[in-house]
Amino acid sequence: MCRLVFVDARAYNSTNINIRKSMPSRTNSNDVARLAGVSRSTVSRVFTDGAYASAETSERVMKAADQLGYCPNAIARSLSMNRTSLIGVIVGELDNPFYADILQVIGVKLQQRRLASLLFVANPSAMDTLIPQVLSYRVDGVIISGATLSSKMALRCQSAGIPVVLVNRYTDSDLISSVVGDNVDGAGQVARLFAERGYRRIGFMAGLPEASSSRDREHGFRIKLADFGLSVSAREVGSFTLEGGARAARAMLCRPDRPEAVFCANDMMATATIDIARTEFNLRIPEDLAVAGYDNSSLAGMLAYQLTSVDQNTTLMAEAALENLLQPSLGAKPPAQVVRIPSKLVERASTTLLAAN
Amino acid sequence: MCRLVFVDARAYNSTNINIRKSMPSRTNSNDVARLAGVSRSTVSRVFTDGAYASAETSERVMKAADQLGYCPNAIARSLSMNRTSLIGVIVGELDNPFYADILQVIGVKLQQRRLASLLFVANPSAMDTLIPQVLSYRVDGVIISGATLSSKMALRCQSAGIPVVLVNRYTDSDLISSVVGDNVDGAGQVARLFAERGYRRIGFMAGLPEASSSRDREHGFRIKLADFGLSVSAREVGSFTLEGGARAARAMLCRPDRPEAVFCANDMMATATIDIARTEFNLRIPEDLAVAGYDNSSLAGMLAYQLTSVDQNTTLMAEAALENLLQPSLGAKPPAQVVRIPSKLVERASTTLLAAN
DNA sequence: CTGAAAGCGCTTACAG
DNA sequence: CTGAAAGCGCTTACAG
Repeated sequence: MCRLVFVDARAYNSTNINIRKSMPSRTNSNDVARLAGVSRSTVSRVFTDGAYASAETSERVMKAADQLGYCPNAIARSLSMNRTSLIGVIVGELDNPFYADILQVIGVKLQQRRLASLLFVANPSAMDTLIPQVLSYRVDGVIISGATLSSKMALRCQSAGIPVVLVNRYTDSDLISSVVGDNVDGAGQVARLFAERGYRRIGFMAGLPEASSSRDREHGFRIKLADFGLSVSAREVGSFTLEGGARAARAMLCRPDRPEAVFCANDMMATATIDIARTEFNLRIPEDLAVAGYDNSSLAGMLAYQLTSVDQNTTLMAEAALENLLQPSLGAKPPAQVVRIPSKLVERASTTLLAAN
Repeated sequence: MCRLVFVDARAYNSTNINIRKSMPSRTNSNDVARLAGVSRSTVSRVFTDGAYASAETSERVMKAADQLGYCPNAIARSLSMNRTSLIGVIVGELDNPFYADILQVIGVKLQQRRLASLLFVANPSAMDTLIPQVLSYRVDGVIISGATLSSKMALRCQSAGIPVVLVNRYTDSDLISSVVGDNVDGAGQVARLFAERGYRRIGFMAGLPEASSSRDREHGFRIKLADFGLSVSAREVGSFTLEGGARAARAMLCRPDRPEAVFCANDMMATATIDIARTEFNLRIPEDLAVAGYDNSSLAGMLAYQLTSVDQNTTLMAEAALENLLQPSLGAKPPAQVVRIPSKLVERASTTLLAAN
């Protein structure tokens, strides 16, 4: 009887009471210190990379830690060190494989540097509501990736003293660093290709008018075309999406002077254009219509599209972003800079008649 | 002279020393309290949802906070409350649009509940190295999404008292909750479709043999086929990837008794199969080969594929995962459970001859 | 409704 | 090389 009650009480304790409150507060450095017969300071030193601790003390502490399943509390460490090792990563448009890729690379690179990513999936319109949350976690830096995200977040973080870097986008404000592909040059390579292939009637499909990437691609495309004595004869806005691209493609392809070649400001619009051209206009790609995209995302490589596209080198972009963010601020805060990553045209069958075909 | 030195010292301070050290330590509740003429306790209460504070005190505090740009320190709050409002989100395979979508939905849902996502992009083979990091941040819960991720992470977190939920995968251990689509039923719907369309030679392309999703889909497919007196006449393993799917498709399509219809355990393998069938075997889809996939990811909807696929309802899956994770643990810790979300076949032209065609 | 005080789990000069 | 002590910025019973 007595035993039964005792067992009940234990069960009660370990569920109702402990579960939310005491459970998460696991063993701490005190427990380890006691078991190892040292002070908390020493435990802390053993778990700190460059700190002094004799080999045998270290070993004793480690053994005790193992035994207790001790795992240092990064939250407490963050508070104490005034550094969280947390990087805010803000992305929109995860449905665009290019941004999914960027996020993946950034995540991996951060982990390699033992930093953790605090992810915020931004609804472009509601992005600014995230600002207090990002700020409150005292992240050591912020990476904002997405063509259409507001720049208010960047400015607020910056003025709160948090390093910020924009990826694939820049702002008018010269306070904010960013890493972008060389959109002008990349688009120029497409223009050159079109010119060399002998296309005369040329279309351009813009993304979002407010996106620097779209504007730069259009600019680079036009000036290089001009070098060859060519110009854009049809222009539509496709908003960087599949649906927008499809609409824009319809508008472009039903014109009497239908283009022979279209350059779309990203791959999603380019694949949509190919789809519409084939299914609604019965056009062959590239014989009746050549299409080029931008990003060289996973879509471009699919055999059903074989899309000529400009590769942005997401790995390099991510690396440059981290470097910019984490550069030891020696002396004065370095001025904001725009890092431009070279882009490279990748030719596929959507613009080129392959011998094998 | 004296002034010059003084100025130099200030400049020195505000760059070399302060930049990393003092900058991030922004105004705190003490500053606000002083300006508002109240105690830190009161400031804290004003910023706590259900806490007592008179209207006028509240207003005074808020005004002071605004003036100073005060933003409560979530790290300090976490330490003090023994709760971080951080949810560890572990994903692999972000190159699969289905998982990118899952991540997006989870991110948005977490934000709605004022939780932040601590993201870890897992290299399946190196996943276990993340365990200490996840544990150290004292996350309030962990969501693991990915067919191929090790279950060690889940077990370690669970035994550390952190609620865990697996998405799109379950383990043999009945300690761990998970949310999965109804793979058996979903695959059964594909079997029924194939049977009704009159296909006799039927292929199945597995994902990874160790993934519960792949096994369940195969199982559900086979038993429903059997109901119709049919069976799988060709089986290959495509590892859930484009490349693996392409290899498996080649193996399957060069057989003398080439299948009339293939069910692939995910969309990526299915699109690869369509690509290979068309380009290397000159087959028409669906006249010469019907193909169905699983996930109904963004790939399935692309016009170049028009892939019949089983929709997993990522929104519902994400909601169920959060609910399971965050359910108030009333009384005893609820036993681990497997939540099964209904799946729905979406027919497209890859299996159906449309009238318009 | 409000304040003083203790505590969350670390780190880090400062002595020794 | 190691320990005692103060501090990081909050929250929260406990009095009042």
